[in-house]
Amino acid sequence: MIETQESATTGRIRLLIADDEHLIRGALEALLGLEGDIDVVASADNGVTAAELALTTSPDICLLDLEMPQADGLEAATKILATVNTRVIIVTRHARPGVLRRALASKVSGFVPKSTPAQELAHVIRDVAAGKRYIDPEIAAAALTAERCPLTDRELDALRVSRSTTSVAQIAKQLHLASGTVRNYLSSAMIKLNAVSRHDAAEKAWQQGWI
Amino acid sequence: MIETQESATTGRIRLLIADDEHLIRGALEALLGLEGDIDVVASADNGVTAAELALTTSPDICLLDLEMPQADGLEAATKILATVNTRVIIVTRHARPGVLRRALASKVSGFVPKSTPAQELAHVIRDVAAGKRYIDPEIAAAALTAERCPLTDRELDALRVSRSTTSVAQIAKQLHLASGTVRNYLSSAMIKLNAVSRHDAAEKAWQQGWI
DNA sequence: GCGAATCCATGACAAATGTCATTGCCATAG
DNA sequence: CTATGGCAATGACATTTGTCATGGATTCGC
Repeated sequence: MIETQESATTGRIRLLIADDEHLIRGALEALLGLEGDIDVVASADNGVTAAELALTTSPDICLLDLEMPQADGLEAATKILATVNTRVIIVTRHARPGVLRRALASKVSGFVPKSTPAQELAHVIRDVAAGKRYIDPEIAAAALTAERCPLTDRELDALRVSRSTTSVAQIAKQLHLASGTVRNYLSSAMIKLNAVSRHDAAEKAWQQGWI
Repeated sequence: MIETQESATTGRIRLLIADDEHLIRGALEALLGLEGDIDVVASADNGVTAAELALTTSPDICLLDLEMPQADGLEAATKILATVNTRVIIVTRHARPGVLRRALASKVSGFVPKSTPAQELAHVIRDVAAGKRYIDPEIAAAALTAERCPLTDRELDALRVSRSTTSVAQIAKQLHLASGTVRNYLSSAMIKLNAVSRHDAAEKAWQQGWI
């Protein structure tokens, strides 16, 4: 059996924490620092510095908030896992099913919502450090029941652009399409998601993590 | 000089914490519990139970998250301050200027964003317990520079309803107005807020705390 | 009491948005 | 091979939305 990372050295778990809210980050540091077997070795308030710190400190576990400026938790996780031998746990406020899928695709080891009792988080950290994976049951269930994306590629394109653009004409220009075409894609997307407007459709698709 | 509430009894600060995210609440409890002079005597995950617990435990300070289900931090604060002799600190993720105004109107003693360093929060709690007030400088500045609401009563009505309604026709029905009239209000609101759509206008007004 | 200003309310008009029927293309199952 | 179904793409059409000019009510200063 392969030795777990931390037992090979000190038996203690070296932890990196990334969260953009100082209050929460500080509180987590203090709380987890209390646990006898966990050392908080680095802390960052955005995805980019999290990746940098992971490189210099080589923690056993990286605890990443999903919602962060510069680079979100998923981007940071991808970068970190490509460069450092560590494991990643994603913490999030709004758990969208599609995000869980993408997280698992990028080899994240844990996925917990912020509604997790604080105490349980330490358990999760230990489990993951021991080589296990942990996915919050609620989110897992939601991701499994959620039907797969019914939207076509172009519909997704149109929705994606519509999130940052006001008028159909501009979307059409960006996609190099006739405005009627774009309206059609958005319309069919709205029907499939039974949304009431294109903004609503984009919102719903985003909630599902499809765009 | 009037004695502060806590020095009259034990010299220790009795604290109530309310936040809907267990992870954060737990972490805060642990962190603040470490401070020698603070006792966490109650904790709630929504505004309603926060108000109930405040009544039964009579804490010196109530630390309330603004974003909570059932009743938000402001509603809870109003209720608590009407029934219990205590002081309230509001903690929030998104600090909208208008909310600060309403908070101060309802006699809240402290107002801090979640970006506050964890350590500083303990200071704030002590200051407030000692009878002072504390308003985060950033938010205060934003609230002071922000111009007063340029919208008329009916415009605000229309915007408020438009947040939960899809079509102008329905808004008009709820307000007992002709649909043209409603469109007019929304239109002028959009101009004043230079918004690009009625949803955008409603969003901006909400950001400012005007609705 | 009389403008001036502001708000409330409305309908006519123009522009945007969403719906629909249609066409061509491509894959693939029979 | 061909035909059936899904997707990309388009323009015509109806509906919805936002803009504008207008009129009446109310409040304020003078």
